[in-house]
Amino acid sequence: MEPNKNPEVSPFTKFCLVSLSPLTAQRSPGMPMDIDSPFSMPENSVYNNQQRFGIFDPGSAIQGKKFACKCRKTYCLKLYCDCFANGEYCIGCGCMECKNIPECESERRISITQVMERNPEAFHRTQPVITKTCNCKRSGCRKKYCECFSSGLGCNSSCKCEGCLNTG
DNA sequence: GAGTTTGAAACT
DNA sequence: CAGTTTCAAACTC
Repeated sequence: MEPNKNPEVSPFTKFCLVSLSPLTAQRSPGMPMDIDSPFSMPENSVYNNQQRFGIFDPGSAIQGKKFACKCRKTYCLKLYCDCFANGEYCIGCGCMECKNIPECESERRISITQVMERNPEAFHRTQPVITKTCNCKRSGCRKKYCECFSSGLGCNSSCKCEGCLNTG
């Protein structure tokens, strides 16, 4: 039994905390932020993402980034935020008071830890997602509200959807 | 563009 | 664990 200074955070969680930080993962821990980086505000600062990156333009703002959120209340630190849920920082998003940014890394890591305590699979980064499950009731699983449908997947036996039309 | 609907995530 | 609330995206008008 190895000595564990922080029994509430598993090695896997620690691994994810690092691997889910796209920029910090490429630095040594504690290494100061690049002065020329666009992320050079003091940690814990709160700001409107649009103020830094300009007006949100979903068509062109995101370069090399799959997601662009518009979160308003969650500081982009909940799984409601697509960027956060996919282990991405918010860059060029239309979100407000975003904390899913390197200078709020400490808060971000706390949130990641909380999410993973709730669901260790939340950040499924180590393996591709082949199946999803949904609980749709009204959409017939034929609209993007349905996670299966929106991922281009058919519903499966694990789904608890009602009136499913997304069978294959 | 504003308002509504939807279902996941979060909370109790 | 079940029911409820909150949330942001999808959708409709």
